[in-house]
Amino acid sequence: MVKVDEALWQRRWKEARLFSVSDHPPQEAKTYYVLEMFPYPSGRIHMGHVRNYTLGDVVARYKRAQGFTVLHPMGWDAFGLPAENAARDRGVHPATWTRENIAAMRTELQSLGLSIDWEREFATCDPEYYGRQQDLFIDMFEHGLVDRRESAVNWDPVDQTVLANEQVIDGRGWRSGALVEQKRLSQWFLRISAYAPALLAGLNNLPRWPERVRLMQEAWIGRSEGAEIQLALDTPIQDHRAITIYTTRADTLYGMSFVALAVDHPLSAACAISDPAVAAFLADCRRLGTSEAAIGSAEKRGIDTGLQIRHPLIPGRTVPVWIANFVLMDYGSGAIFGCPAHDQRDLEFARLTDLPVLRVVRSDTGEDAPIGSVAYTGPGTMMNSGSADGLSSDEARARIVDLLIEQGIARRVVNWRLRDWGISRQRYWGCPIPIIHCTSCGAQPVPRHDLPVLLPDDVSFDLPGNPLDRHPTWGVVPCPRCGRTARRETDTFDTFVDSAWYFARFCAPRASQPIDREAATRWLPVDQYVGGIEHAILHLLYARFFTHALRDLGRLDVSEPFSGLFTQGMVTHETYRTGGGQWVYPDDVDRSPEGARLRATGEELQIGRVEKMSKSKCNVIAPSAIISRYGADTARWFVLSDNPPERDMEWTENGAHGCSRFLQRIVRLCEEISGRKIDTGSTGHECGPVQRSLLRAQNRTIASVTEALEHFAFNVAIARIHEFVNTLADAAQAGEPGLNTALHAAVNVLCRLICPMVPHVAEHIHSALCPASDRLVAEMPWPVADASWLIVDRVTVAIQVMGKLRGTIEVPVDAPAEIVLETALREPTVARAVGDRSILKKIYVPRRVLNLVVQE
RNA sequence: GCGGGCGUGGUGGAAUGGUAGACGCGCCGGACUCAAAAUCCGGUUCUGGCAACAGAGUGUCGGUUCAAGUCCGACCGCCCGCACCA
Repeated sequence: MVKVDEALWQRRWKEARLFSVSDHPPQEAKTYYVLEMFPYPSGRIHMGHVRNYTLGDVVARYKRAQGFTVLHPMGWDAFGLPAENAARDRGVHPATWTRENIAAMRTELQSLGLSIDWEREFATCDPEYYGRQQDLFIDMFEHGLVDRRESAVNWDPVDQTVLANEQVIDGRGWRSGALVEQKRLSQWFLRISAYAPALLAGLNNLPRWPERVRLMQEAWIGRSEGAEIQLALDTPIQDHRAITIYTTRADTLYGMSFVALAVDHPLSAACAISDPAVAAFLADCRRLGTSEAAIGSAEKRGIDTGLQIRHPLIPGRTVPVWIANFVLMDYGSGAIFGCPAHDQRDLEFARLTDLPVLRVVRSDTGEDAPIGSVAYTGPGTMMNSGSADGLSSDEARARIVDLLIEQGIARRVVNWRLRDWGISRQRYWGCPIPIIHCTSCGAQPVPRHDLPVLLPDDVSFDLPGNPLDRHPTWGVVPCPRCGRTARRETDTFDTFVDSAWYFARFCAPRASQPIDREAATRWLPVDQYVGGIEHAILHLLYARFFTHALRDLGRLDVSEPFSGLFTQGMVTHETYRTGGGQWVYPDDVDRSPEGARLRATGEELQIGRVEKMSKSKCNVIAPSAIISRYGADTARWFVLSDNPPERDMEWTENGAHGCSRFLQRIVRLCEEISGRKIDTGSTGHECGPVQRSLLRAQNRTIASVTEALEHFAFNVAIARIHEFVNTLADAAQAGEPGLNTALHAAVNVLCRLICPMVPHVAEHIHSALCPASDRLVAEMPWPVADASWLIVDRVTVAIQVMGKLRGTIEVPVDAPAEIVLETALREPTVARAVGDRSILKKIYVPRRVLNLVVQE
């Protein structure tokens, strides 16, 4: 086995500072910014990292070979809960734990041979970073983008912290998996909702994003056009004279059979004062809370308040007001009107409570029967709707809203589903929120000359909750305005804030300002961002928001952070269990086509589903083990070659082994060729057939690999390289004058083509080919195909009879149709298929196919 | 329920509407070896046939076309996202 000295080449690249770029590249340089989502420093890299960073590295190396000045940085998303858990469980300080993990992971990442500018590295827990984040926050504070308010929050009882809506998945905390509870707390918010229109519109400027990510964000932002209508109460209660409802279906107003209030609606509370049954109902709903409601399909429940509103279009008609558990307080106005015939939810509620169901829209197919158990939600023609009868539902919607506007009881509004971003976390290991609370002056931002607000080191984790709260002195500071004793904010930022602007900091990581505007303008937006689909909403939306906001604050000149986005699939592996149900690591398994056995005991194992690699199922393969056994290039080659990168890939021992074998084969073949003498002085002879076909293959490969890399089709690029190596190996068997020169040239091209994928192997074979050269493949230009070798003189044409393949013939490329037909008919299988039937039609697609249509 | 995506050999997958299964993995056979590993050569969609060849074949059914894995319609299955958003 040939050993490629990967560390040697990594050293050479580093010494040559090949991957270092300036914050301010010269004007004439073509720049390209490649970024992969930076990792959380858990201590070890996993296969997902290998895939992620290899994909990005291929792009970075490819673009560099094409003459771009490539920015390809790396850093650490270093704040977060696991560090505190380690502190609590093992008594290590979060900072120590994090620094040690970073050091270990950096070593592992560097062993992959990534073309990263390590001089730009930073961690979000560096005061140089988070202090500048505080600076940006104060900018936002001063521009009204920060808000403090008491709100019902999602409380994670395990992590003892507040979660954003986005961080609650199926009613559970995204990290702990614990059922989320409702709590009321004073929280800091970033007003992302103010940017809802811009964030929605901006999606149209992101053609190089996956369609589905844009759709997910669009749905999350959730624009809705409708109307707010004031419905007058028949009898005012306390100060309430009317109920404001929000609707997108004003056309169905004639079918209204109830109004429903959210449990938390102020009017609900007003009713509860005089009505014990309502009070009990409200208490009941609150007790269930969202936690339980979110788990499954909570039953629809409601209670009649006894209140009535006057129908705005039908004089004398009143409609009952209910309180219902399915009405959301924080969307629209917290109250709705119900038209059961044309809304499924309203229908279910009406059936439950025996409220009337009146059809007011006839479907376009003329259906006007009474509604059963399925509401009709489509468009149609109005019926049972007074003066609106006969109008289309679209016309009626506009007409009715106009009418109500004239009456002064309605206005058109646009509603958004996107809520403000709650960023307060009751944790220690995060960026302190730079605010001072003064009993007389209120919440004051920390003066900029006092930044950064550093985390204190002397904290303890032996009690639950936030250690910053318990610190004896850290929180005590003078009020920046009046000088009296005040208290620091002890909450820290959600760590998604840290990752919302790191890509901008990378442009000039040592700048005194948070963002060097000139450098950022030069490099941003990121040309190619690579990461997991799991960040489709959270991280990517926050980063977009920050970029829009920072532009408005004069910190940036771009609106969108990432012009190209690629979302890679997961790395999966088979799972194994013992008869007792214990998960077993693949390392401890002997796997054969017959089945799997525990290596230590020979016990037969159950082979489970192929699942995402995870420690809990033990189906993980440590990249370090693969690298030390086969080398980084084998790992890189495998994650690229297995399948298209956007899909989930399955890691298999066989696959990795096969990749290693192929790389070995390349090395052996190229070393053998390199050892041959170049035939000097015999240049006069004609280029033989072997050389010609080699040259054709070589140039075709350059063209097809280039094309594949442009489209992220790395598996196809690798298939083309396989084909080329097969051709090269065949050619090396032949004997022909001048062949060795051609073989050498082919190896030279090969090492440049594989360099983005397997850079160490590329350098190794190049150094064997040109031992005297001190040039590195990593700094060599991308090969360009010689167009003259892409031209073929003869082509294989498929011959079809009645669309069925009957044979293939070889003809000159420019052969006229008649010649092709003649040649085709001389082919026995074609002649037999045609028989004595006459040819009605001939379709000749030059260079590809001839289809003969014959009489039946 | 709504939105999006995907169904191709034993397997991962390839294929601007123009020779389906490139390339790899696995498997089978052979060479080398005392043997194993490594390496090399050959075969490998299914059915029939010694073969030449013929028939079938890209989830199912239908359509457009000289020609459909690819385009259109309906259905089945799987995956992902969202979901009382009024």
